Amino acid sequence: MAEQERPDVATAVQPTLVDVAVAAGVSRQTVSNVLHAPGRVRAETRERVEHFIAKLGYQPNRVAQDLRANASRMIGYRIRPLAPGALASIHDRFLHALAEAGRAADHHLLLFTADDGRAEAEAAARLRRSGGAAGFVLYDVTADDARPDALLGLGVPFVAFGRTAQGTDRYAWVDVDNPAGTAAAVDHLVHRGHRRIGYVGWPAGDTVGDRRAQGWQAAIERHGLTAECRSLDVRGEDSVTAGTQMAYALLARPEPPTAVVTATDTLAVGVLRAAQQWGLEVGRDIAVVGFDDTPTAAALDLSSVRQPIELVGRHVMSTLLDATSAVARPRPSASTAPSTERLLAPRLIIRSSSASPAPAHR
Amino acid sequence: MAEQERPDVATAVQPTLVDVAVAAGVSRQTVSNVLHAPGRVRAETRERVEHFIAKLGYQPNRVAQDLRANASRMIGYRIRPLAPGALASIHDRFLHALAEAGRAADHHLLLFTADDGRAEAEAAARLRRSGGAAGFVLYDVTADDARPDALLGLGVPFVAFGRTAQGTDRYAWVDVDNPAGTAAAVDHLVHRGHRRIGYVGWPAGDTVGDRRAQGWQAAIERHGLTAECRSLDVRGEDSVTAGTQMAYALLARPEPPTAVVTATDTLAVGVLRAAQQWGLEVGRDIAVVGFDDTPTAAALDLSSVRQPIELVGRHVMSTLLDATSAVARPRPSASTAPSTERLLAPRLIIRSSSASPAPAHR
DNA sequence: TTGTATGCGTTATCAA
DNA sequence: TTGATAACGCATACAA
Repeated sequence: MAEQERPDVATAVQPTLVDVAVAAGVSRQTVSNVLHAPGRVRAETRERVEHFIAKLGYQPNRVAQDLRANASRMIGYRIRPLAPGALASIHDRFLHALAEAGRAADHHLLLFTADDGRAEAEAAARLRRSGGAAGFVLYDVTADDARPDALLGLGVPFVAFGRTAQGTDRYAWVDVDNPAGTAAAVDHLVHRGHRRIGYVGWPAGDTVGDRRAQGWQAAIERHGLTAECRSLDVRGEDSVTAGTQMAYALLARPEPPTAVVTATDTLAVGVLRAAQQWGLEVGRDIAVVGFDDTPTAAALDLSSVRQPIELVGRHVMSTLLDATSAVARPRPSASTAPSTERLLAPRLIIRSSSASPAPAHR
Repeated sequence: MAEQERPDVATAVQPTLVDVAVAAGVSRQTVSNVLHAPGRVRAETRERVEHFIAKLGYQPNRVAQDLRANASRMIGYRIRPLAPGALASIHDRFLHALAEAGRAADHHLLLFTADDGRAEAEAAARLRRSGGAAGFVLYDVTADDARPDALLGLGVPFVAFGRTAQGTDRYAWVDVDNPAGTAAAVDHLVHRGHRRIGYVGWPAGDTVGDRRAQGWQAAIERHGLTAECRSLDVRGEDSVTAGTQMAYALLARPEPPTAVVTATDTLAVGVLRAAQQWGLEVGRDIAVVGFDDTPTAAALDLSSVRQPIELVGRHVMSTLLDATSAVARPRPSASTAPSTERLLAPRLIIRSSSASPAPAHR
């Protein structure tokens, strides 16, 4: 008998449980048992069935399984067009991390588009009601984000990456400890001998931006550098151009910073450009630390605070799977505790833009 | 009666056809008919049914529909971790374009991960056999890519973005006219008065890289600049560092180029860095044109050749939907012709890095 | 240890 | 114009 005889793929209709059953000369139930309760089946029978499962290349039909279980194994995710002006985001990494995290639990990401947060919530509710997705992941949840409340109101399961300013006890979220990131940047720079450490960030009002600014400020105070750095805090929009302009403003001060911490790599690139045009060599005359560790940072040898996105993805996914499977089949209450680790620490990646000791006091 | 009475979302079990039928006092078949063959239902009945559909917020269950139709409305897509070294790719844009394109046909993207092309093909076959996805999109198909043949052999429907060196008549693909892109860059530079136009690209062997090089070369010859530019063609890996080194090599020539066309934005960034460190002002002393129009290009005011990714996404998706739905239910042969437009023209985005006239002959 | 019966929500067929 | 029946592929409860 020909080993590993492959069915005619051209006209291949997927074999079903029944096909396997007929081939093995058993009832379809026995085949099902072989798959789900192998202990109940006599070894001999099991082997015969398994043989034909392999031979026919049988794969259980997910659609039928999901219908039967009344539970989709899809996690909905809204993919947005790239924000103009911003450099590469870390969005790619997050998406890959999520997909990878879902893999173990045999869940897949389902991508959908929506014009805004409101439409996103509505689309999610529709998708959920139609059984297309079991739950949703919200990316980049900001201070005044309306999506959590909207989904809460619609009874749609979700987990957020990021969090709103209010009501964070009402839904599940995972976030990165942003203050810790900028604080680590300051610590590093202080350790290198810097004392005038500027901050280039977003205007107040944005949660993430505010938290990053807080981290800088707290670390500055902790190191007793408040006086030196008080006036070195500038804010503007998140673009290279704005970063350049803000850096110019700082460099024009009578006592300019010898190091700059920025809220994003995009702003950091702006600072780099300003420094170059100002005649400063980055890494020697001035130190720069960005945030996000985008590919751009690596390419430009820019030190940057890296978010543990892969970890975030895993936490988000496991939290979500806990939530959705709890609905489907309530679990014993004292089960694997959902990870309470919801605030994840970033890590500073040191590159040449900040590796050298501080320049002599000018 | 309370208008728009919303069901208790907390314990909301999705209403089914039967729920609507009971509420409206008809059989479930009539409800189905209202949705799929409204003409067959008496107006009065139809309105009553529609009323309850709205009232109960009924949404047809996609899983059940798909099982019944034996056809998933999912398109599989392998998401990879970001290639190290490369700057932001245009991958985000492509993914969004695909998702958006699928929207109209009520199809969604299903993301999965795989360690390499081989694993990708296997995962796709599994997904297909299990009814999880109807077809697949292959991203970045290169010269010696094994995926098309693998999927062909497995009988898995797919459409490629990019194409192999051989056998492109055996599968459906959509590609960008890469030579046209670099040629447009050369045309633009010649028009600005440049005569020594260098090329910084990938080593031979990569389809995309070769095609971009071809476009540069052909345009150079067409403009009668072969003698001036013959030696200004350098190749290396796709990284900022390599770009910088190659640019140095060019600038060190006795007759250095006044303009440089690169195969990618990543390389262009390297060229920009080299130019700056060489003391040249980009846009004045030297012109640079990148490829891909990544966010980085926009941020750095770098001219770049933009691929019509959104269009690619639409073509890929419509081709794929044609193919898969043809399997599900063979269509009248003389239907909407599948778009034969498979080679799409890129567009040069001119920014300050190449906007100025060529510097006086040095 | 194995098999029979039932239902998940939908739609196509056909009969009333 | 409407409704009863069957079937998509699977898994569970239960019977043999």
